Amino acid sequence: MTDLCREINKFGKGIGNEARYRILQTLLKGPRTVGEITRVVGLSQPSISQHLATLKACDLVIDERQGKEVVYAVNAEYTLKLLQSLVDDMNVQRKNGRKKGKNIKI
Amino acid sequence: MTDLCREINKFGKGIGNEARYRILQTLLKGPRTVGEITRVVGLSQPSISQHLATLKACDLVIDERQGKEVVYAVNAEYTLKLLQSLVDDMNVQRKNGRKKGKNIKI
DNA sequence: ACAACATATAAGCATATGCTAATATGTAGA
DNA sequence: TCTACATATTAGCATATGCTTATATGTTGT
Repeated sequence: MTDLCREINKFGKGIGNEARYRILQTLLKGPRTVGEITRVVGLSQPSISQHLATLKACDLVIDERQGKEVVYAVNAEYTLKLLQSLVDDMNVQRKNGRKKGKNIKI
Repeated sequence: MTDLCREINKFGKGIGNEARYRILQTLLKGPRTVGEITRVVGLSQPSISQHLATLKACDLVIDERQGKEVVYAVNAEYTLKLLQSLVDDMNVQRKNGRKKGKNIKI
């Protein structure tokens, strides 16, 4: 498995869950504290913290303590680069290797 | 949750699993029969069939029976469109809504 | 219709995931 | 240092996921 594969796989694990996807949607509007995210998403604080830890492990978000609060933000550079790689990869692959006699309309 | 959210979430569920990601990688090289995928990915035939069903439910692949065999292919139009939407979405959101006093280097 | 092959589906089980409740850690102000 | 607040971590439990084995369905050729 290439590095990109692994990255994309992590990415998938990250967003392949409704709660985490909602957190990311929230963060796309701008950085938010855990409390803010908790209120918006509507799960318990521990649950949100756990999801944030997962998202962080997937490199989809970054965090920074500001006083008592911790602010999270989408790791935009990383995520965009990753998605772009995937798009490019798909575009390239699509132009090559079609097996004889197995073409189906794609 | 918007339609795009739901779609991306499905997408994430689809690729957020190693076996399914390897199947997709295989299919990116061109359409393949279940037997071919099974040999390449190295899981049991039933397990592969189950994963293919999941991928199909996520709209990430399409299939077509050809005689005794069933050929699967990446649903490239759909997937590319989806990824592009996400990239666009992220690019747009990134330029807007930063909350005052909460900016962190992203 | 029957045999051989390709794929799909179902049942059973082990592991992973995600929630809640309780508790620990970290930070700021009195 | 004590208190209040914000977040993280842990334990326990219920559900979801993914594998294997066994079986069913679909297709072709005889």
